[in-house]
Amino acid sequence: MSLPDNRKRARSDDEKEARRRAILAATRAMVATQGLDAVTMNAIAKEAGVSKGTLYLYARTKEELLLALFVDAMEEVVSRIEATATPKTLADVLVNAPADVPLFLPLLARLFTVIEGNVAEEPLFAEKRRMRDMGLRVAQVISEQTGAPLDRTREASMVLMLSMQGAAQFDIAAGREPDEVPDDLAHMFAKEHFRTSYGMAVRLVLNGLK
Amino acid sequence: MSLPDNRKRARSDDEKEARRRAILAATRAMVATQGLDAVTMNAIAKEAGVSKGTLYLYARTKEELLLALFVDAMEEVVSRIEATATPKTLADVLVNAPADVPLFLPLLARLFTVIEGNVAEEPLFAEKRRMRDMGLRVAQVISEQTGAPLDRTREASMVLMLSMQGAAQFDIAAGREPDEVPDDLAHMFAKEHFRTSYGMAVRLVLNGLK
DNA sequence: TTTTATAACTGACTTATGGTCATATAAATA
DNA sequence: TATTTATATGACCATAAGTCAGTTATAAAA
Repeated sequence: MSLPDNRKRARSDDEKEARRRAILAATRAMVATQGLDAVTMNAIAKEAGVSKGTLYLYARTKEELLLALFVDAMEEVVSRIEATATPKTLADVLVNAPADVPLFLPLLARLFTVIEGNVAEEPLFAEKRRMRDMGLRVAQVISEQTGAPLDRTREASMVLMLSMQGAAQFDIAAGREPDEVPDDLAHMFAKEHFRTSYGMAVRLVLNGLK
Repeated sequence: MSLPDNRKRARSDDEKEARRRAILAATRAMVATQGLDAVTMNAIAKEAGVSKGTLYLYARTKEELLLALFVDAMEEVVSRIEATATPKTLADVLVNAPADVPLFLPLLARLFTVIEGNVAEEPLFAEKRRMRDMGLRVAQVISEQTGAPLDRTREASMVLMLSMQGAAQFDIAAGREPDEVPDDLAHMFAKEHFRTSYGMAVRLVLNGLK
């Protein structure tokens, strides 16, 4: 994952890529343990075993690291959907994959408002293309498993992304867990909000394809 | 809106409420002109004609001000829906009200990830109750205009809130307007994203009530 | 092998901003 | 008018993102 012990600097492209991966791995670990909002560049640098300045050789902003992390997580989500979907399990797979891949939901929830707003155009556009392509792959899976034509499942895939965004937001609220939620508000902070609400959207959309 | 000229301090409850409203008005003006992310407490204090310390006598955090602003905007959205919905216009009204009320969408997009995370429990719970009640009022309107029973329109209202959240996120991306969006990505940064995508959700949900 | 050139790396520093608190004072009350 | 109270102030603090002049590992040249 990181550089060989006898080397302190990444000179070749391979070594640079290795260092980049090490930095992303450190970021991922920090986000997983501390939560997205608590992660600082100083902490990431320490965890990755490099100086803060080095981080900025591999990413222009903190959010560029988070965006890379999100795209990786989304890749994992889409791969799982492709690998496990069958006509019978499609709905479940569409709900479970995003809910189960670590960090996917919290990163998705902050994608537009926090992350993308602080990423330079060049990496932003590159990652947006990857996202668009992954959306298409999901449309492809839905088409294959339901028999619906691709132009209709592309629309379905878009609506699903919309609902997923909303459901990810509600999931954040659920994760807050304030010390003393009044009974009459308990349902607004309930756990598993994502599966419940996104599950409704998935069934609605898949039904519409019939 | 603010205190009488011959008074420099708010002592009575009425005067305190007037000062609070003045601070909120200043905040609203700053957000409207500069955008949510550019607004600072120093700037709000200057605009409101008070010192920064005074802001913290009326709100515990910056986000508490933003939350109050959001609830006000939501109140305006719901009032418009109640005032103008008819069986024929219901779908349009549901889409236009949130799109037309200033600041509603950008505040909604940041509600869970940015705003609520930095608001003390006491004001958070109070505002959550107001939100819940407004959701019920929307369910009531939908029930009256479609004839569907209230328990079904309550569910519909929840799904709509979910989609609205997602659509508000996409609208943020649309507002970015980077200097040079490549042609193949133009649709991901297109304007009016909210009306388009949320409109689809509204029609889907209202159809499901028939 | 030694010298030179290159660019990866460092971390103290700068800047920006949310939030605090000792002090001053407006205004109600005695 | 004198006293009390609590509103208002703004210099100050803490934190964290991002910068850059200087250092040095490593490759290439001599």
